[in-house]
Amino acid sequence: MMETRLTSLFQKFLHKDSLFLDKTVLQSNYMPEEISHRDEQMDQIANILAPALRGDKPSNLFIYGKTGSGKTLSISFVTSKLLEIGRTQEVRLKILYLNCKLKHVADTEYRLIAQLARQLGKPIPPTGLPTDEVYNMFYELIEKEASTVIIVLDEIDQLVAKAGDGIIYNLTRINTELKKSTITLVGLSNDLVFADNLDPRAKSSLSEEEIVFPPYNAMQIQNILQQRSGRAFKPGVLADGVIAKCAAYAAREHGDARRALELLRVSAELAERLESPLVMLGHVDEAEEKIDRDRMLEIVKTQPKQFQATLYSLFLLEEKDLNNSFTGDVYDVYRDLCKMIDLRPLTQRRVSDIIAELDMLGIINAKVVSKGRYGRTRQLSITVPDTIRPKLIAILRDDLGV
DNA sequence: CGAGATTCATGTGAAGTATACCTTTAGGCTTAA
DNA sequence: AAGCCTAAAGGTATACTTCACATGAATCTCGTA
Repeated sequence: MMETRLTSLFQKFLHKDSLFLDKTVLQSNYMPEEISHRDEQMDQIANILAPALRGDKPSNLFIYGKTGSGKTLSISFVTSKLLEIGRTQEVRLKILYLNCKLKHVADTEYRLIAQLARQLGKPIPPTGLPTDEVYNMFYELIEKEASTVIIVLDEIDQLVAKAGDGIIYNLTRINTELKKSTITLVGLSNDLVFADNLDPRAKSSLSEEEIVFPPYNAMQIQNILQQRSGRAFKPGVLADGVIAKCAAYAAREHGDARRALELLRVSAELAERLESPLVMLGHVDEAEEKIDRDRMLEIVKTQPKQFQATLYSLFLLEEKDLNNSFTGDVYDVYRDLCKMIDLRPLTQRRVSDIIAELDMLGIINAKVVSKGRYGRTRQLSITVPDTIRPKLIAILRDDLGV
């Protein structure tokens, strides 16, 4: 019974014709062969990195730009070209790319260096070694490469926020010890004031050169979508104005091209699932909501138990007590919750840090307020749209076993 | 009445601890000469 | 005697706890007008 139903479902799926020609074109890791509206920035990057082709050390480079302004794409485009040419010229050249945002991958000094060393082909244990030891191993590896090494650190602001700016200094300092190789640091950040809070030494060494990526405007985004959709979709499956609408939505949020592409892709996926022959404007609205929802749910789902418990406590509190809970209240609820679900309660000190991290993730909003005679605390509110709140709470309940 | 002291709740920094994991080393066993 | 395996010893990073001090505006205190 079940079997035949599934079979027919799959059959139908196979025979239904897709709206897509090639969905990967719309995915964020897709590398187009032309990048529009970023010629100037790419030229700058290329100019700065070009000395690598002669075996010289390029200047360290610092790149600003909001999310979806093409930083990552441009740098990987330029570096891959650089590698390509380097190969024909027989120049020793190595590019390491690392996204510092990834939790438990590159959010401490040890893990960052370990991860870089792994990229050079040496397995490094997740813990146990002294950090200097890992530095030494990394140093040996670089030296063995005997080449110009360019290290791209994406979302470097996240790293510095968590692990301090000594890392930058340490990395650049290795250069003075290297004989046969050089290291060039390329930092990408979407926090525009990031460098201002940096240690002056770290700052001056990191931003020997600086490039700013301005956000795309609506026309440019439209143009990008136009180009990609030609490859991604079968002809004529997009209703009039779909692209314009995606572009407009994304431009509204500081010209985030990644978001625009995602919007377009998800719209089409929705249309396909609803068996619509065309992607309609309505699908874009639905997609907009779905993206936010999925992103938020994904974040919450992947948090550790203690984080979820803390968050759930805040939800519980908010249910009966409107907005604006304080740390102490949340902690009380959290304690009770822990007892209920048999979870070892953490100290308030730690929960305070967890709250700060949830704030960083953008799930909640925390503001330190002083209530005068009645102390000083954080004022907390949840920044989850009402539409996905029930679903989110359901996930928390499920994960926590409430 | 107003300046300064007090107060509260907890933010925040630093140091300490438990745990999980690493390398090194010493001891015990096997093996080959 | 040499080689190999295992377990203990000694060391580290990380997540968390403990300790202690910092914060900052509402409230209180008390001298002064």
